[in-house]
Amino acid sequence: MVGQPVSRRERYRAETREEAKGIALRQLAEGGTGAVSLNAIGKEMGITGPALYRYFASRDALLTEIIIDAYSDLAAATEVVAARQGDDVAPQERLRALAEVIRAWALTQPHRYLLLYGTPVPGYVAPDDTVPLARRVLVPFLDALSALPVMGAIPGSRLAVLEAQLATWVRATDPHMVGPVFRRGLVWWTRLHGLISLEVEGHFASMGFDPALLYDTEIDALLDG
Amino acid sequence: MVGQPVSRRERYRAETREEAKGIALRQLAEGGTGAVSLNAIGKEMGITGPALYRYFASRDALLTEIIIDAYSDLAAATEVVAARQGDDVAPQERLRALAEVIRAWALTQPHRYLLLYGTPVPGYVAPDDTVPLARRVLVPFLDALSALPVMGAIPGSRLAVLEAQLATWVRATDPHMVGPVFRRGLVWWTRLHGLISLEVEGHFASMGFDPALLYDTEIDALLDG
DNA sequence: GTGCTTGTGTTAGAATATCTAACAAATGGA
DNA sequence: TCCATTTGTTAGATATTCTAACACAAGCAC
Repeated sequence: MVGQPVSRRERYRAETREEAKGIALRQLAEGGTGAVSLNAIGKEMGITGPALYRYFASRDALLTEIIIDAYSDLAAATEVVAARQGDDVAPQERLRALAEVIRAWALTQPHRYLLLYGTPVPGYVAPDDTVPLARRVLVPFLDALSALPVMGAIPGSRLAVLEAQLATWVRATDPHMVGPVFRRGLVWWTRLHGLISLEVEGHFASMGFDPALLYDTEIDALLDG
Repeated sequence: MVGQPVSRRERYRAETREEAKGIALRQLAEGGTGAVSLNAIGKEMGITGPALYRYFASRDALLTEIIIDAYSDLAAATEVVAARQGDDVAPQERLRALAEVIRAWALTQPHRYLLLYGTPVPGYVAPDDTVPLARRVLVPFLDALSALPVMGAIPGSRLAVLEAQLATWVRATDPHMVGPVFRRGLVWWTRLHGLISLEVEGHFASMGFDPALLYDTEIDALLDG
């Protein structure tokens, strides 16, 4: 975590960058990505607009940085939970805790969740760069899933084919990982994302049910399957 | 479908509106919502920017209209499938066909899908207005699910509570609908959306598996559960 | 046909945005 | 002390949305 010996200048620079990102985050929360404006940030910080271009190459660069920060923040949240729940805790409980922490994270900062998993705005982080970032969030899930008993797919079935596809790719990136586990990780990801995404976007609004309850029933289903 | 006797003027007006919306759709596909510009549309149509304000109250109004069109287009797609698959077709097959048509629709026009189910951009359609629109897409699913044997939830279980919550709300909007069916509709919605959303946003890129296969296995799981 | 109302387009302009270029000033090390 | 680097400034090109004021044309009543 400790970097190079930072000069006074570098410290000030880092501070200004952080302050700018903080304001940008607030703008994002208030009006979406479209509301993030280098000019307005500068004005709020007491400097002119173009001055900020010394700190961020462009508006897109700023947004890209915010996205990467969000990824690493979410990943850190899952890792904290994973660390707290040691190996003695049943994998089912670990998975449930992980799922809950992701939803909680998303609900407290919806705009940030949508920055990661909502509509990708052209010009920001290249899709290829997001895969490793997204993977980091998934890793604690995969660890817990590894501790679960694996039931083999029927040879020749759709599941088996899919797991074979995943196995070949997965072996290249992580030798310990196996197809079936990764497949289940994918399923967890897509199902939880579907729930969180629709809730955060307000699609459940005024439908008179408790999204947390739906979420929990789906976790149940994931653990049963 | 036939409206009032349209005057020559109204016809021209409708045509220009359609032309503008068509260009907006193309801009959307090319660069996301941010790339939709009344000025640019006007230029392309051979008129000045402000002239378009005779046809659309604002940029937001144009986008709102595009969103509503997309909803009704997607709903129409599901309704066509539902109509084609008569009551003699097994509900399982109808559900599968419905699921496939939604994914196909989303893949051929990702930007439009994300307009409906991606990050909501502030200023556009109010969340309350989207609920009935989204519901219309769901209705064919609910119809098919109704034809499926209902297995009761264990009294007092999470599922039972959730279904009770849904029943009260659902009774008000559609007397024929019951809690368990609607609950299953919700599950279908969230799971399919999670899959489609991540695929369309490119999160599966370079992961070396066939998204269609994953999609089909999840349909299998939905039909089994 | 004459003339009025309505609709449709124009230009001009205010406000805001990104981003570049040229210049000024402050900071920090040799 | 001097010089290079960093950080800030203003000015400007170009784009956006949207309003206001004005010109023209199309449609309808008489």
